[in-house]
Amino acid sequence: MSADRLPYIAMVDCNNFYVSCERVFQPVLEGLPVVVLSNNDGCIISRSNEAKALGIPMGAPAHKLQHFFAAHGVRVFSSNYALYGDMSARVQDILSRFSPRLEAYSIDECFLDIGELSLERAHALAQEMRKTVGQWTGIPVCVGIARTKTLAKIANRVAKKTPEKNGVCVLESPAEITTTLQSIDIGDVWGIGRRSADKLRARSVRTAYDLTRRTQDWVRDMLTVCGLRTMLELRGIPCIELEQVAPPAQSVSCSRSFGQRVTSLEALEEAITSYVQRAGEKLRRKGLVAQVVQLVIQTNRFADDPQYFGKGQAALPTPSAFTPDILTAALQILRKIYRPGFLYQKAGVVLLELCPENQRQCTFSDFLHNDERKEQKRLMQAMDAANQRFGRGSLQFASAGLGAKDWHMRQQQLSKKFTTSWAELPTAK
DNA sequence: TCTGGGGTCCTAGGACCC
DNA sequence: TCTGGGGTCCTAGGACCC
Repeated sequence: MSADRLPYIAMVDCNNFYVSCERVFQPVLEGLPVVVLSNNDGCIISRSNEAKALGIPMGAPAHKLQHFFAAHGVRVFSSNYALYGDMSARVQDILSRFSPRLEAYSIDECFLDIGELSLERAHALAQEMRKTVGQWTGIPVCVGIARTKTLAKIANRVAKKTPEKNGVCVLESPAEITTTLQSIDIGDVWGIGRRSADKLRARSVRTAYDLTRRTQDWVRDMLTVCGLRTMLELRGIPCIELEQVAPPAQSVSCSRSFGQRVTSLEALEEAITSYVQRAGEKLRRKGLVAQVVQLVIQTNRFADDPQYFGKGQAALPTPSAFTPDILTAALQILRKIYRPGFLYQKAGVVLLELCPENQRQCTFSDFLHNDERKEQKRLMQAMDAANQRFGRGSLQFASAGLGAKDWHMRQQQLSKKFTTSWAELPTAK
């Protein structure tokens, strides 16, 4: 197969995804500057074009921009992942009609292998994708097409930034690829982060094109094999495969910043209990059991207060997805790593050494406790079902505490659960 | 009042083994 | 002058992604 007979890879990316999701259900936001905040209403993670035009930077701490928001009529939303996840699934479902060879790369991006097509057909198909996703979901998308994933990412970027392209860019001819790569800053290449970009610039590699001019050995020495793959992909040689099936998870975690600083062991126990419950839910939903529990508690690194970063881990007696098992281990670790006198700002739990529940190694003790384990499973199923039906936290463990807590995250601008809760649907008049 | 959360992979270096 | 050397496993740290 010659290089120009490689299948086309399309990268479909939703524009300003979280903001677009909010707008679908509140069309009045169209044309206005809109931003969506991270968990805990911490920093800005999605901006409408109008918000970008006002110069609001990605990742900026929201609390420093309160006055700016008010002065410019910026609409502000807490992040609503139930809504975004649901919209994401709809977009993916539509795209899968265009090609079954699809990789859901992130909540707002898909790679598709669209096979061998003429240039004209590729353009037409991309426009068809935009139109269909737009009409069926209300989410605007851009499409970039090329022979490798890294080039498709760049094509997508060009599609998004060049209005004349009408949301679609196909990178095909060598001349066009060269001109485009010369215009792409090295730091904007997929796979080149800030550290690597600084290193490369210090050695006169300033654009994507500059990188392609270096030897493979040079790139490998500078950036390891990952960077080498990126460089080869820029040259049009596919090195990063389409992952149609998500590889099995290596870890499941839940961590949060607190609404206010926390000092007491009791408050940390409550927070950890609630995070373990959430991590357990995720684990069970994937049909996995965990063998190792890791815990982190930390102070606010931006503050002048004394700093502490506590971390510990423990193996479970037997691989488990039973929340009380995980909780026992987590609370033991917490008591070990807790130091009084610090203002804690964040805590998290990570579950590691995962394996599918039905492939768990059975010990003799498992055999003895088989009935007990079945009971535990039924209990968790009942609990997860109740929490799904009546809302997260409806049914929880007593050590999570009751009532409003300092550690609960702030979510002051949350939109309604338009797609996932009947109770929130507008009533017909 | 006050700066997200959830992931993955690679590498170097030490421990250990034969 | 010459101190064995190579494989494997584990871990911490770093880098990346959205």
